[in-house]
Amino acid sequence: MDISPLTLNRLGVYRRALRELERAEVPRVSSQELADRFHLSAAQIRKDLAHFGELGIRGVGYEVPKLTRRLSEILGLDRKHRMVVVGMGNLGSALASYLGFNTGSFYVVGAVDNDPTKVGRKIGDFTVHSTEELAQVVQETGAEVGVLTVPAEAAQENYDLLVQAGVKGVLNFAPVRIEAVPEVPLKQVDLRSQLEELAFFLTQK
Amino acid sequence: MDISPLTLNRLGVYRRALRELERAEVPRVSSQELADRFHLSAAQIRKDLAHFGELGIRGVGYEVPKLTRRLSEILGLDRKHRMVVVGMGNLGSALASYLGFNTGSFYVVGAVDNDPTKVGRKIGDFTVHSTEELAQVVQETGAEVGVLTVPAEAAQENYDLLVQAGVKGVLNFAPVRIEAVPEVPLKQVDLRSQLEELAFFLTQK
DNA sequence: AGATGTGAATGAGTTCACAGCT
DNA sequence: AGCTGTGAACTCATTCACATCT
Repeated sequence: MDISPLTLNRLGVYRRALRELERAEVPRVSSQELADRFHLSAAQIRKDLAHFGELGIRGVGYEVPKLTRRLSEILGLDRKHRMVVVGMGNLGSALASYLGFNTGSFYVVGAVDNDPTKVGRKIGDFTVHSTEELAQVVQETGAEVGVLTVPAEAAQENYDLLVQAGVKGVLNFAPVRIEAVPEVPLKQVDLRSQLEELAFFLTQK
Repeated sequence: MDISPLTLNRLGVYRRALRELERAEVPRVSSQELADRFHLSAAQIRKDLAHFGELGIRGVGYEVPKLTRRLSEILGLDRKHRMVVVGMGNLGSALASYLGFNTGSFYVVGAVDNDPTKVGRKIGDFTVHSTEELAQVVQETGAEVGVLTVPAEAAQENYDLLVQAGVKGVLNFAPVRIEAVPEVPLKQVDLRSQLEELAFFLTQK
């Protein structure tokens, strides 16, 4: 299935909006209502959804619970995803607990660090292992996603290790561009570039 | 100055690339060389830079240190930016230390939380204050940027408080869309949507 | 009657290709 | 001679508007 990153991102937005309506027990919604309530575009909602077949009912709209489930399926959020955190510095540790509390589809099942003083430490309900044991940790826990919270200069090398260890996707917090292989997609959480863009506006006025 | 978010984002990329060249003491670079070395587009580099006047020398290229400085100026990264962190939970505390270590243009000068058990705690070289004192903290520290690391449901209300307190921009880590006023631009660091997009690819194969 | 799904029109962003400068 | 700066061509994305279906 070929689907633009922009559309993909919006599907997540729609899903969140729909979940909110679902909690409010709204049974049906038209693209127009959805657009009005969440500052979206009705035409775009319809076009985005049309990629996945006829999801709505003409003359009526979309059934909220049904569409929510379908979007979760499409996005792969209808099942749990196990993550392993690489790099247990400040950010890594925080993230490990933060993501641990998360009730969403993602949860942390393991962590590694190459600093021997950190190995063996217990965070939540898993123990920090040595980076050498990464492949083993991935295998034993069945982790699909690697979370990179190592310093910038170690990011590429640890991405490569995660690929070798067999994860299927990587979320990178290190502020560097990583050379990714197509089989293991990489997503960037870019604190730094967001701050830089803010800085631009700070100086504007 | 009107400049698209996409261009703005790329300016940051160019700046990073140029800083790398600067460290390597490369005196001049052509858009083509820059593009080849950092997987960019030469035409796009030229077009992006052309927004800000004639920054290069025809027949020669761009002077690395000069262009780096100019980009820093444009992005507002030639001066320090003080930040105040709102919400000292797991993520907030981690971020406060993490950003504290950061040698970039941004540094944390204060923090608030509405949990009385957290108030008074010392993190790095500042103390956690009560959210009621936010305006005072912003004023005393001269913070320009608010960092929101509160739970989703409290994000909007704390954004509003930051606006009242007088910050000029907000970086939000809470996984919700905030209604922002144009005078106080908002940037999102969206862990969740990045994970969701990863999830899509995990299911693809 | 009313909202979806969709080709057609418009708009935004990127790439091409070359005139113009050093 | 060579690389920038830039209009023109093109590609990708969004919006419009309406035929189609319930």
